Amino acid sequence: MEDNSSRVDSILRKLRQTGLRITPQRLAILKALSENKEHPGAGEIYAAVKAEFPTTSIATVYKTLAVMKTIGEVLELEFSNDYNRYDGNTPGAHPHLICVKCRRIVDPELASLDEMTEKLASETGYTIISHRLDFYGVCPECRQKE
Amino acid sequence: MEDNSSRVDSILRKLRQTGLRITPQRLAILKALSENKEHPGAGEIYAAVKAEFPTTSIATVYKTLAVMKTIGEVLELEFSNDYNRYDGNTPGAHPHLICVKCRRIVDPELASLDEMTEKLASETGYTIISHRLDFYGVCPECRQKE
DNA sequence: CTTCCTGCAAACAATTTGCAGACAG
DNA sequence: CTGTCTGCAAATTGTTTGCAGGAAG
Repeated sequence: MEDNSSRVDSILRKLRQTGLRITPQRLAILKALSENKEHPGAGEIYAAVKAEFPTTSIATVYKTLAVMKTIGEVLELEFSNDYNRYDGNTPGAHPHLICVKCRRIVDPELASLDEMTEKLASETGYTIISHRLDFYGVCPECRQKE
Repeated sequence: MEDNSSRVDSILRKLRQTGLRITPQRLAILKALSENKEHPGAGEIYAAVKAEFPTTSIATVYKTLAVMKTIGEVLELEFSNDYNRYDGNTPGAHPHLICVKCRRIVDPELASLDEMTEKLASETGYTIISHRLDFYGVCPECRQKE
C-alpha cells in the first residue's frame, strides 16, 4: 500500500497532467483524505481541513471531491440516508464491510470477485464497468456492547 | 417466482399478522409495486397509483414503503444522486445489474455469493446481516446505440 | 494576464414530519 | 369507538450552483 505522502504525490501528478490547479485548499483536502483511512464524509473532511485552514468552505470540499472522482482518485460511497463517504486511499472499486451500529466502514480482503464479474458479463452481455459490494453486519466490538 | 396476486396476498397476510391496516391506498401501492418489475422509484409508484386513485399523496407512498421495508416485504435500493428504487418482488438481498446509460436495473442470476459471505464472516468476526452488490455496466441495447 | 478556483449564500430535490381530519377494524 | 392512516404543506438535510472577487500558472 502507498503511504500518505506518496499517495498525495501521485494525485498531484495527475492534477498537473490534467491541467488542474494545485491550490492550498486542494492540498489540505488531499492531506486530510489521505490521513483518514476511515472513509470520512464531506463534513469530516471539512472539519479536518478547517482546523488548519479556517477560511475553507464546504462548497470547495465538495467541488474538490467532485474533481477527484472525475480523475478517478477518490471513490465515493453513496448513501441516501447517511451522508456519502469518501475513500482516497483505494480509489478502485472494492468491497466494504459496514457496521450497522457504529457506522464504521472497513476494507476486507476478498478474492473471487473478478471471477464472478467475468461470469456475469459473459452470461448477460453487459459490459461491466464497475461494481459496488457492501456487506452490512455488526462488528465484533459492537456485538460485545450489546 | 410468485405471480402478482399471490405476492400481494402474502404481503396482505403479513400486514394483518402485524396488526397493520389495509387501506385502499396501501392496496393500490402494493398492486403498483407488484406489477412493476423494473425497480421503480417512489415517484413512479406514485404516478401509477394516482392514475386510478387520484387523491393519493406522495407522503403516503413514502410512508407505506417505509412500512413495507420494516416488515421486510420491500427492498430499498438507495442512491444519493438518483432517487431510491424499490423492489417489491424479491425483497431479500440480491445482486443488481445497473445500466449506467438507461438506468434500468435487472436481477441477474448469481451463485457463489453465500460462500463468499460465510468466508468473510469467519475471517473478520463480523455478524453479517445483509449485503448490497451492484454491478455497473452498459446493457447490450445501449451499447448498440453508441 | 487569463482562466480556473474559492467562498458565500441561495437553490435544490428527495425524503420526512407535524398535524387535523378521515376511516379501518 | 379508538388508534392508525391519509394528505397537505412545511421542514429537513446533504449536496449543488451562481456569482463576484482572488489567485495559480
